[in-house]
Amino acid sequence: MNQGTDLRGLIGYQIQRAHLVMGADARAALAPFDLSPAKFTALLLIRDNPGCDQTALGRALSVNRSSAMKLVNILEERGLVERRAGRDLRTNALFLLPEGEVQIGAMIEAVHQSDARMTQGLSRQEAEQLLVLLRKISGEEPMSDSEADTGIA
Amino acid sequence: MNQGTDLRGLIGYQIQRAHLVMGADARAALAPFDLSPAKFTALLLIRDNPGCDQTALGRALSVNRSSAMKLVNILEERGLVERRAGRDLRTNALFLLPEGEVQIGAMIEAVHQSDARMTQGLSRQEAEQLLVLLRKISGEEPMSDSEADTGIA
DNA sequence: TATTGTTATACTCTATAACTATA
DNA sequence: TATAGTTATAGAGTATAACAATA
Repeated sequence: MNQGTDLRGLIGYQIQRAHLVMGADARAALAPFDLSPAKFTALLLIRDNPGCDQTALGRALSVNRSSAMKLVNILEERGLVERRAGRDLRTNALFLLPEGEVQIGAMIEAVHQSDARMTQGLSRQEAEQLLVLLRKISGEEPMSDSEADTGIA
Repeated sequence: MNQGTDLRGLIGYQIQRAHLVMGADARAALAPFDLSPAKFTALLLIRDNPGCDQTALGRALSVNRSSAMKLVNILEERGLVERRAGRDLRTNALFLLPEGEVQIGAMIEAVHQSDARMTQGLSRQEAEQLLVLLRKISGEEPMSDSEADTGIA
């Protein structure tokens, strides 16, 4: 199937394709833990930002409050994270539970192995360069929440 | 929100984030045409592979026959593409219609402008290097169809 | 038997809108 | 008024499983 120069030269198209193949492999790597890549990312963000609230988590994941809730619900049902009282009575503070700490090590290992496998055609310098270029596109900080959820109810 | 080294160092994670921001911009660029990025890609593939069948189109897009059908249905409803008799009585041959040719030029222009806008932080050399590295990850040819649809019924 | 198109159905992910409690 | 969480509902996108026609 001929992709044509209009597609081949689009960085967005190549990113979409790379995302497809890498996402599929990461999903397979996480299948034994019954977690999607997005839920794994949420778990890691909670571990690295203990006490964060759901809105901040959603902002980091570029999903709105409602979607963040569903993620946290599942992680909580699995006994991986916990909602505690937050800084005021409206907010939850999220924490990784011991069971989450036990499992997250193996998850990280599996995902990093997947990442290495999918980029094995790249030299170490190329992989490092790719990280730098990708971070330039997405910026170092997550997308603003205002585009996903204005908070206007 | 602290991303942590376990996430920051994952190429798959950075690709996911870049895909998110670039996909959103491309979607906005295509909004005046009421087409998603995937449907635009399908349209371009049909233009550049006149007479291709739906299964081949799906393979190039990494979706199965059923999903490819829905894409073609919408493009056909819009009067952009046409199903003609294929090489045997089972297959459809897909062709871009004059109305599709009229519209596709402006679509390509909009998407390329979006692509340039989202990568304006990159030098020309960096953009070229990024294309090369991304193609190394996804390979030059689309993912095998056998993983999306075995054809076993 | 295998393949193409097709249809019906279901699942995942995410958004929108509204509500409650709190600030 | 504004914000955090919550809930119900809806939409997009895709997969699975089956079927008919054809190879």
